[in-house]
Amino acid sequence: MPKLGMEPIRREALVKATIAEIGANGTLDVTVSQIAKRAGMSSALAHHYFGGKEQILVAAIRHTMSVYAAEVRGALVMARGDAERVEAIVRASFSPRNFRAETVAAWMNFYVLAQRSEQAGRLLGIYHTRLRSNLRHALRGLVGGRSGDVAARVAALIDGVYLRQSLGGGAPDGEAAERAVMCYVQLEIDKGRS
Amino acid sequence: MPKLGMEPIRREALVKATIAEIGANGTLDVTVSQIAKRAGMSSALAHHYFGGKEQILVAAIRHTMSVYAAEVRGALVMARGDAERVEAIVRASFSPRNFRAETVAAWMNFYVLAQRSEQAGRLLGIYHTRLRSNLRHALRGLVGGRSGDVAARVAALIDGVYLRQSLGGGAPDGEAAERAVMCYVQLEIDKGRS
DNA sequence: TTTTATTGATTGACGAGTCAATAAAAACAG
DNA sequence: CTGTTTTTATTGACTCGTCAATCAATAAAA
Repeated sequence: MPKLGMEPIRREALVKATIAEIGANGTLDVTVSQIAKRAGMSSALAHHYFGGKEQILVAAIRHTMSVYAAEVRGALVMARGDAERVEAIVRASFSPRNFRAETVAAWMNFYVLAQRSEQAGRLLGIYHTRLRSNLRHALRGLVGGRSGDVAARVAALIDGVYLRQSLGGGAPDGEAAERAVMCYVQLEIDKGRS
Repeated sequence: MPKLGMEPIRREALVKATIAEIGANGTLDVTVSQIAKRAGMSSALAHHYFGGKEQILVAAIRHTMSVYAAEVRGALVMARGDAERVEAIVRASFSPRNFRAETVAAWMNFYVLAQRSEQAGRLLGIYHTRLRSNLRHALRGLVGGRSGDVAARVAALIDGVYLRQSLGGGAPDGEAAERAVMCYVQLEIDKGRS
């Protein structure tokens, strides 16, 4: 009973199932069958639509990143002034949708995948560049010439908090994480003033 | 031609080969055969001495951590005063021996392993606790009651720098990394003074 | 009848762990 | 000291399971 136009639906289901499965198992060693089962189809169909396992994983990274990017954009349009822009970027990183045990676990695994997959590395690289560029831009008015360095450190701090969260096991506390990072940002801003 | 007392030699060779292999391949998906081959023996012997793959991996984590811990201790005994103690801890994290592409890659993979292996998780947890405790102790005299929070942030920043290094691909610059982290520490210290 | 959707069955490769066999050192017996 | 036994070191060959990828077959739209 083939209903037409299934392709986009199946693809989306597979991508979501992939993230869920990686998050649940805490590893990239998820089989195509597991993913397909979670998405409610046969593994053969997954191969049919994606061609291979790596392409499914890459699609999952792309999806995770695009969700994050959308959140950042959304928060940025609401921001008035540079300080709020920085806060918007940081907040997006720790929003309930992104800063969630499952997503954090998947994210860490993507970093590992990036070490051997050309495509995954490129994608993560784009995320890094964009995050730093966004931060640097917003920080320029607040810390002046140090904006590049500060942006790098803030970005590293955000990633570090993710890393620590992935270990902690406990339920993620996005607000606390956001506060910690913003606390550091404030320090840098104050330094410029004094 | 069995020379006696091979066990410790073989174990050490296997542990080192494991780290090298993980670093070279950028993944935990290294076969016991690969590791054994790099260590110059058969895979059967690796199983003989370690019992299983996970135990080899755990031993590799333990080794990496003990090298790091030794470095921290060494730097700490030389330190005069709290400020130097903090610097010693940070410097140890980015010393040439630890902050090296191969080791960084292995470290990232250990974090991922920790998500599914009971033992690996416990070991990484110990590293976390110790790092924070060391930092907190040294920071107490410098930032007073905020030492707990500051220690957490410094620790996260260190991990974040590692994470970013693992992606960057380029040769690690330990001095720059150390400077970046110490720069933040200085900010926190100054805050207390003003 | 061509295209799209879908799967069960199969293939082929690979890898963890086991085992039996070989060899040399050490321990022990007389 | 010799001869035998035990212990330690070591590996090639093998088993068993898993998994990515393929294929042939089925069925419903167009």
